[in-house]
Amino acid sequence: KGIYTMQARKLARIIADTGCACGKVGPLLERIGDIFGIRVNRSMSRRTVGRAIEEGGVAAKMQAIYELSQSKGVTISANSTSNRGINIESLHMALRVPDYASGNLSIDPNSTPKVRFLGVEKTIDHTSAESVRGREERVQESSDIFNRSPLANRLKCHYSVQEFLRILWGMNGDHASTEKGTARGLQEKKHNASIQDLGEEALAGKSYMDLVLYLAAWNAKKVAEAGGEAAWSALSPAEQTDRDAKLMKEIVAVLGKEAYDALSPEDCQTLDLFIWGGCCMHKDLNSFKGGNNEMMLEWKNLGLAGPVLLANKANAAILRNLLDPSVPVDAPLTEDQFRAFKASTRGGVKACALAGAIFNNKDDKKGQANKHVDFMTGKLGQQHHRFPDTSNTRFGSFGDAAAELLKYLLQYLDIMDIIKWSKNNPSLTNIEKNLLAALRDLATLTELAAMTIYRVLITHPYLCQVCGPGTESTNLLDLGPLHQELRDHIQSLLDDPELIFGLDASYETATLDGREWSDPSAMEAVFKLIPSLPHVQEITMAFFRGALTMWTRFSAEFAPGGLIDQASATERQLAWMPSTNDTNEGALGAYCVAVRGKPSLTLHQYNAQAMFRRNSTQDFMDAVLTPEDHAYIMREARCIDESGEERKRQQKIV
DNA sequence: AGTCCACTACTGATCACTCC
DNA sequence: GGAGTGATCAGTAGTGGACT
Repeated sequence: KGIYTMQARKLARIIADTGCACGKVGPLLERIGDIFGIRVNRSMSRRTVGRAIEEGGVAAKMQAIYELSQSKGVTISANSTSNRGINIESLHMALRVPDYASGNLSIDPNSTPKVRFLGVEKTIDHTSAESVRGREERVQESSDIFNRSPLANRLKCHYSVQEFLRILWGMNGDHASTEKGTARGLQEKKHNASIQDLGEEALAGKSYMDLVLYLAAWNAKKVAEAGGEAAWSALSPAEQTDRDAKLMKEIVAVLGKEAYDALSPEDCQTLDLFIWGGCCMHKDLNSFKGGNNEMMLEWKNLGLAGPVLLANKANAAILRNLLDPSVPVDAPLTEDQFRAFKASTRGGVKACALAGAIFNNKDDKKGQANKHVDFMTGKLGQQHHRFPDTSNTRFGSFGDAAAELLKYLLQYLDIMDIIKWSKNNPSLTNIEKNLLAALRDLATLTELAAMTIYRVLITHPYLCQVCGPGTESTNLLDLGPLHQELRDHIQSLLDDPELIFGLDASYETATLDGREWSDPSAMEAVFKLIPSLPHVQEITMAFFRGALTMWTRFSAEFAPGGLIDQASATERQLAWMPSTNDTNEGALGAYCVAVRGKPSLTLHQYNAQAMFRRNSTQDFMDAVLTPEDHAYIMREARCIDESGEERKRQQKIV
């Protein structure tokens, strides 16, 4: 229809998708044509490319609803963060989808569900009520686009939030309380939707005569409420329809409630099934934090001074806070707390944070990152990696850092010297002085050893099973046994520390999975160090003890008799959810990176592009859409482009 | 990057004209 | 005279320049 063919639009989207600025796509196409000896007779403008991307977004929304309408079960996951003072929330859903490439559009019930990106959204605040509303709204909006499309027409399908709730079996995310609140909110919505379904069913199931009588009774009530026949007729027609509609809703609700109460408890449970699962990465992170807490307290229990104090004058307030053991250890780890966690003023974690700040600072101008890599590469005779990044919430990085420091302890002591003498005025900054002091402190080294042991024995094997390569199809709901095994294993180590510290300690009995140490040289370094560390056993055991407490708390959803434990195999299949919340963390990160590069990028442009890319929308378009759908998409995109969406959104937030 | 708006290609309707 | 063809025109959709 248009001047540019579907092919051209597709090409434009693909090129823009790789990161090419909209305005450069046209010239780029011309040059590519040039090289291949094709004369491209016109150059696509920036606006047109932008619209092509917008079309990708519209198609992605249609795809999301199309897939939902074909699917029997879906779970959603979300995460939020703030970017420049504005809350943003990313949303994904996991469901089984057709394999578009094969050309067969039916869904294989045994296939691994795909995680689909539903975009990032600015939210006014992150209360759970707001989240629930936002999620409904997003489904509603996409449904509208879908319902108006020729595709929906062909499929004779009209999608609604109600239908979405019907197949929504669960939610997963980090362990923040708002997330859990949101889950409860959605569960309630789902319950209400089921009641409505049942009510409508009951209404439709009544025989004609019953129906007439039944409605007549209600009708009488309606008229009575209005104040009698005369009063009713006196109402305006609009008011009458309004009341009729309300009455209808009430009837359905009552019938639904009746039908629901008549169901067997098992049926009720199936109907209301809504499973919440926590992100395994967060479980692990929390366990690490719990271990660290317990470890820090243990010095006092032993009547010892503990690791050398690494004073930071700027942090007096946080310092006070952290030395106070009454700070709740069991609270889920928020970003603020994570910062506080890193701001511990002594011990292994602090040493790792300092080393991270020196050797891998995010700010290129600060720190000694390049010197570090060069030095280590030279010393060890092979390319060395950067120091583990302890400056963000990437998980496990503290364990990595501890292992790294112990493995190359001598080299790290050396490098501090080099740093000192490489300056015009040979001296160490406060932070460098602190790290050096920490590395010479036996108590700090003891903590580093405990962290390394925990990492190699527990964290690494655990993470391999929940998010390593080959676990893409892992269903979080099937991980109950793993967590049980993990707790049992830690308990057995606590019962018998000889498994780690005994002369015949071996990975076969020490690690969670009984496999070779994931980092043999780190363990070698630890074992070499152990004889010189008098309290290493107590401290390590304290770490494991603290971690166990956290594991118990943070794997509560798997408890015997709980929803996950009780769910049937089919239900678990339906409520499939990924074992970690990485996709959301990643989506938020990707968004922050994108806006850093293009500050004026708007959300819906970003979403259009990101959804299109992540959900393989092009495959969907190729497989399912017809020319009339494409025309529809162009029109819709056109409307969005011209509607001033962004302006409205900004106004709403202000 | 978004918004507005002018320009232009396309579409469908209508009607005149031509040919069988 | 009716079917087919071409011209014309209005309305719509697509495009991109100018401005913010």
